[in-house]
Amino acid sequence: MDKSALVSELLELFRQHGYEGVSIGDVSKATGLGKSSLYHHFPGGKEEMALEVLGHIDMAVKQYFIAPLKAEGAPEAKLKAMAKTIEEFYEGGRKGCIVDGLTLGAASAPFQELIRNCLEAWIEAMAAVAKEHGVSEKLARERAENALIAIEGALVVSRALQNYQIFKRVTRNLPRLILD
Amino acid sequence: MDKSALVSELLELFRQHGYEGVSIGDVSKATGLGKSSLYHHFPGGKEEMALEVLGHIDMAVKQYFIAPLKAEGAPEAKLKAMAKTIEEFYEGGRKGCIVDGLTLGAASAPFQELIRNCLEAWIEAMAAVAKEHGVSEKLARERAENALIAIEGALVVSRALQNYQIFKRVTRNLPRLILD
DNA sequence: GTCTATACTAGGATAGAC
DNA sequence: GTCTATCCTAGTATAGAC
Repeated sequence: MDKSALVSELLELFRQHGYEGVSIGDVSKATGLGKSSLYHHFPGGKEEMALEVLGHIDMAVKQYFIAPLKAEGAPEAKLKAMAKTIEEFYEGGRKGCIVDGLTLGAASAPFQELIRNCLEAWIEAMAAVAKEHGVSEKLARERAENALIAIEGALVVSRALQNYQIFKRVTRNLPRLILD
Repeated sequence: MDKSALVSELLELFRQHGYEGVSIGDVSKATGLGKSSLYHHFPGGKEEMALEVLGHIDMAVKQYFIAPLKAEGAPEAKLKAMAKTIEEFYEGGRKGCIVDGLTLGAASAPFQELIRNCLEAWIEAMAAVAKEHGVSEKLARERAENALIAIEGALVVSRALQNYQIFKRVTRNLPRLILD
């Protein structure tokens, strides 16, 4: 298991249990590595693990969510592609959101700025597509925020109601939410 | 400090830190009571604390969110009143949501049914108001779900971006979201 | 780079005095 | 109903062998 696979496993743990819900012992079980091996890879302990996960997420958001929005193409098509990627990334809403897991509780302070920057960049990219489609500056920003709210909200509500049709419906409707 | 004040304090802790993020020691500090006193009030420990909090929340949702929607009055006015109550309850988005805090992680299993029932009742009540206003059955349900999604999502995003204007905007727009 | 062993702290829970 | 004292487990972290 190389570092990248390790970080993927950590992502799964944090998004499912939240920062405080994951212990080093849990990580050890999930990865098959002893505690000392984990501290070899992450001398800073759990906090460093979460920071590495956030770095990974930041790259993934830029590469998979934002870059396609900035490419050439019709606004509608680009947003549709993004919606599909989101549905896959969250496995139809079953996976939970790392933003949620890492902003809860007092331990979240070291992560806040990273998360904020990452989400701001994503909102900006969605707003740019709306503007490209003729939406005013102010309204574009508002709709992009609403899109993110819909995604995060749908993840929470789907999980709470154990009804994943809801997440599907919301992602499908994302292009309409931003353009109309 | 009587039981009701105790439960209110617990609510604050769980919504801010999540279930796994709250220790009995934290509760002891926050309430000024020793650990043994806490186990006197909640023999079932932390799980019982969370269950009592959920009972409290269930009543509050029924009384403050649902009952006004079922009373006589114009749909618009009733939803406006609900939005105002929500904004107060979450203190403009600064307070975080107990649903979020108690559905994260493996420890959440004992709470799931309670939470689902509570949210379902709330959704149904919002959908009924939409139908009263002439919206079709299917669309009314969808919009009510969207309203809940917007509330939960706005709480997560406001916290992540540390921008509470967003929560305010979303609550203000709730009546429009459900009726138009 | 991984392991075993170990130290230490924090967390959950109980006993028994007042 | 609250306290002090205590127990045990789980959690974080490190040392040192291989």
